[in-house]
Parts: sequence; C-alpha cells; structure tokens
Amino acid sequence: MQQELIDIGLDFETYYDADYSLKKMENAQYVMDGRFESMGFSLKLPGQKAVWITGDYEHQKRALAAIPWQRVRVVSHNARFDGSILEWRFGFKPAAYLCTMVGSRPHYVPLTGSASLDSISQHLKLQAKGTAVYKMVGKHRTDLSKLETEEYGAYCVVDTENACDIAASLIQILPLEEQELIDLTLKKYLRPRLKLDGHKLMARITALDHERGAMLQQILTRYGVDEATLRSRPKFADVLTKRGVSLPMKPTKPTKKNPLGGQTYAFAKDDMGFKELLIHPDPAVRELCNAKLTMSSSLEQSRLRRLLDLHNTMNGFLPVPMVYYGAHTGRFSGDEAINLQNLPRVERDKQTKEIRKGHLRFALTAQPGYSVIAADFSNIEARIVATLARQTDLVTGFRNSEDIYSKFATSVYGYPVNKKDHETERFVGKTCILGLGYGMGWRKFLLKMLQSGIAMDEKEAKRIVYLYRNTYSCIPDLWKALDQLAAKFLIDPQGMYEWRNLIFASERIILPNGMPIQYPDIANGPQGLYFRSRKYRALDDGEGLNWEDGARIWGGGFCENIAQALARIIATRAELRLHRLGLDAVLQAHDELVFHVPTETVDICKRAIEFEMIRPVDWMPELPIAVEIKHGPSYGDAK
DNA sequence: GTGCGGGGCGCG
DNA sequence: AAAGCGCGCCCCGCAC
Repeated sequence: MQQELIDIGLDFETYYDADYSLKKMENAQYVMDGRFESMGFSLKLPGQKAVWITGDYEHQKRALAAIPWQRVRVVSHNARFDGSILEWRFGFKPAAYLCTMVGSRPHYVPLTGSASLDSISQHLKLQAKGTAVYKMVGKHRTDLSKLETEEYGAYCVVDTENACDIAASLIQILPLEEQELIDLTLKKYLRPRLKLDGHKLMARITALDHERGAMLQQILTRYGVDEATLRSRPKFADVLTKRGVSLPMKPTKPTKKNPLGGQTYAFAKDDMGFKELLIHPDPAVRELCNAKLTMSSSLEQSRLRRLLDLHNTMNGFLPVPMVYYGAHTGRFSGDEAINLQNLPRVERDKQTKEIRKGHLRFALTAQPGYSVIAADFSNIEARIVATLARQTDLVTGFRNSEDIYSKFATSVYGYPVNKKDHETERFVGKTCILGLGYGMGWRKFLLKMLQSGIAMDEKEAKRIVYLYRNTYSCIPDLWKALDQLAAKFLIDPQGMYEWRNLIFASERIILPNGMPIQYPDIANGPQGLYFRSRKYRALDDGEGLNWEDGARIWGGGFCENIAQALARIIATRAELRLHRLGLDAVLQAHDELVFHVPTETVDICKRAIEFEMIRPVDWMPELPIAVEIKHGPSYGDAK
C-alpha cells in the first residue's frame, strides 16, 4: 500500500515571538493558539525541486487544495508539527506520514545524539545545502519586505530538500511495517478519538487543591513550616535537626562534577531511614514527614492541569503524543507534558470499592455510543525470557496458565501457596519472577522487599535469590551466553554472528524484524562492558568513550533489553494486523493496546483483538502468549 | 531569566 | 563475579 503513495515533502514556516513559541508551549497549544499564523510552506513533489508558497490563508489553502492528499504520504522533519497544521488548521488529511525526525531515531540518533535536521543531514553526509538559520522572531507575513520573503522561502526550501534526502535514506533501511508504525503513531495524535471529561478533571482539581490546602494550613499553624520548606530538601533537613532528629542519609551516585559521590538526605518514600521517621515517637516528626511525602508527588496535580488545558485547546478531544522508538530498545515514549504511559494505576478500596488511585484514567473517556477496550499482554517479558533461555518447565507453566508466582513461592516457603490465601508470599514470588530474571542481586532484592514492607534479612534474601537461579538455571546461563556473544561480536568492527533469530554485530544487536538495538562505542572497561547510552550521548567529545561517562552493560542487561525489544515487536505486529482489520489502537503502553469502538461491537472487537494478540510469533513459535481484555466507558473502567 | 543536572516519582 | 532495565515530567538548587 505504501508504495502506491506519492511522497511529498512539506514544511510550514509559522509566526513566533518571545512569548509565543514551541519553546514556551507544547505543539497542540502552539498550533491552536489565536496568535498562530502560517507564513507559508514549501512543497516538494517527486522528481521536482521544492517550491515556496506564501500568501494569505486563503491563498495557501487553495494551493494545498490542488494536492490529491488521499494518494499522498507527507514527508516532514517533525511531522507532528506540519501534520497538525495541515489537518487542524487547513483541514487536509493525507493518506500517510513519514516523519524523518522520529524515523532517524533507531539508526542515527544513538550516534548523533540529536535528531535535528542539521545533525542528521551531516551524519548522512548529504550534500551541503546551507544551514543558515533564518531568524524571523516577532514578524508576521505582512511585515516582511519582498527580499525578506524570498530569503525566508529559500531557507524553507532547503529544509524540505534536506528532509526528503533523509527520507530517501530511511526508506532503504526502515522495513515497511516500521514506516507504517510511524504513520499510526502520528495519527494517534493528529486524529484523536478519546475524549477528556472536563467536569471530572475540574472536580478532581478542586478536591485535590482542597485536600492539599487543608494539610498545608495545618502544618503551617501547628509547626510554622510552609510549603517551600516542605519542598526543599535542605530546608526540611533544618526543620528536622531543630527537632533533634538525626538526619537519615544515603550515598549519591558518582557524577562528573563529583566523581567520588557523596552523601545526601534520604527523604524519598522508599528510603528506609525516612520510613522510620514515619513511625517516629514524636507525632510532629511523623506529621511533617507525611506532609513532605504528600508534597513530593505532584504528578496528579500537574497532569490534571495539563489535561484540562488540552481539553480546552482541543475541544475535549485527546491527541495522544507518542515518540516512535523513544527508547533504544524500540519502545515508544510519551511527550508533550502529558505522558499517557505513566498515569497512576487504578486502585480501589477492597471493602468499599471506592477509587483510591488512578482518577486521571477515568477522565479519558469514549465518545457517546463508543467504549474503551484495554488489552494487556500477561507478563510478556517474563515469558520471553523463559522462552529465550529454553527454561522449558517455566515455558510449559506459562503455556498451561499455571499461577507461576504462587508456584515459585511454594518452593520458597515449602508449603503450598495460592493467590487467595497467601498474598504476601505470592507477592514475593511475583517479584522474583519479574525481577530476578534480569540478574538482580540479593542486596537490591532485600531492599525491594523491605521497601514493600516485607520483613526479611540478608540470609533469607540470599537464599531466595540463589533458589531462583538454581530453579531456573537456564536463565543465568542465558546471561552468560549473552555476555560472551556481546564481548566477542559487539566490540568487533567486523563482528557478525547469528544466534536464535538475533544477529550480534558491531555495536548492535539486530532483531528479527531487521531493526537494531544500538550500543554505540561499546568497549571493555575496568569493570566489563561499557557503552554510550542515551544519557551520555551529549558527552561525546569525539575522543571515544571515557569509562566514567559510559553506562555499564552485562548479560542481565542485554537479556532485559532484548526481552523488551522483542515484546515491543510482538505488540506492534499485533497492532498492525488489527489496523488492517480496521481496528486502530488509540493508545499504547508497552504491553497494552487501547481501542475505541462502537459499543455494540465490543464483543466482536474483543474477540478479534484477542485472536491477533495471541497469534503465535513466527520467529518464536514456542512462546506462550496470553492477554487480558476489559472494556468500559472510560480508560479507568477498562482497567 | 534560562539551562542543566540530580533527586524523586509515576508507569511498563 | 552475576550487578534488574526502559522511559518523561516536576521540582529544586545552582551556574551562567
């Protein structure tokens, strides 16, 4: 289908000034703002030079109307921007998009550290077309002289030519399915279907403001401690010191500025020292620490504000901003200050069924006559690890829908554990199955248990961790195998080795769909392998990698990266197949697909979704897959 | 005023 | 040696 489309380069130039710009606001707010003005755009038709078109709105619209959009794939560097102008401002809907900015993420961005048009063009050694940035701050189209208009157009045309050159490279290396995923990702944003419930958002903002205001007032009157003091770590430390409390401390991570690391206050909700203060004999200390904890979490408040703002901007519709290949493993990431992949989960009170957490999810609603369906893969990564390791008893257990968590907990405790009667034991089993598969050590495991309020000592933590590694011994073997493959082939410029549908090559692992997980500059260092991870990209000085600037990686880490990447391929393949059946996901959260369907079709849609999601994987046919599918009038109700 | 990094917290 | 890992956003403190 993609081949039949005509690729057309498109780049809008728009008004901006000191206050009104994409630096100051998110894309949706910028494009829908009253100050928005399209100054003009450049278009590049196949085999022709890009042309600059400018004039008033009607003139631009007439020019755009001449394009047969139903047969066009729009090529842009940052298509979320150009697409939202084309669709929301001018009302034209092309058949597809190819965004060269996100399309550059899998192969180029890990090496360049930047997805800008300039750095990608340079990286590809595209013919220099001039890179002078044309400043047009605070000028409207009618403010420009004839000469200025021409120079502006010339600048815009160059950008479009560059973007089209990048696209020519990308279509050589991105499989068609990945190109299609870029398009589907953009359409989740450009053609929103989920709605935001403005009343619910406002009601929750009011309730939360009231709750927090009352608490802050109480702290201020009782202890003379204000909000700023609660928010500041040093100021809060002073308050505790004045009350004779010895401050809980913890080591900081070594940084460039402070290579040896240091000490800092242990004031986080999971710090043991801080937890002790929550049960301190002095009720004032307890209350102050609880207040600090409350003020530490601002996600719900800030997200409510952002969503309400978006609700007002978009007439109640929710554009879903996702970044294609946001993670180097291929996972998508969120964007535009609303990250829909980390909304608090729904939690209800066991007795009263009252909603305790996850209110935000109930504000994401279906249109009238429609329902939201949420479909989750069940522990897909753990299943992939078991399959990859050829830990056959574990794979069989998953295939037979056994309660794996309870089963391992039974080994741990020596008596039969079940989901109903042994909540704590099963939780321990679950943590083991989900966490220990990636090589977690007993120290971190012990910490995690203590943080979850489960009493445990060093000896017991060691016993459980080694029991796991003995019970599922193929999994530590897998870490070792991956370590050896990496040490041999990833650091060798000519390295290339095929292993279980993966190819270990120079500085990358190639996945069954042909896409890479990249480990730029991977090399042996003082403590094993290091590579320039996303976090350290900016530190590239062209002199190779300093060990202290790199991220350490080993077998357990490769195991996790590969499992994550394979799970992503499985989820997106299912999404693509469902798209071809006319079922487009409106949202994606790693192992979860969300759909918006007419309510009378919910049952048949659920059957189709299950059928496609559990379909065996051609490159891992022995992988047992299971899904859980729910529906309701809102995202919260479907969870 | 703005940019940046670390701590913190939410999800998978 | 076996060391869980992948994101984005808010806030504070600090450098520029």
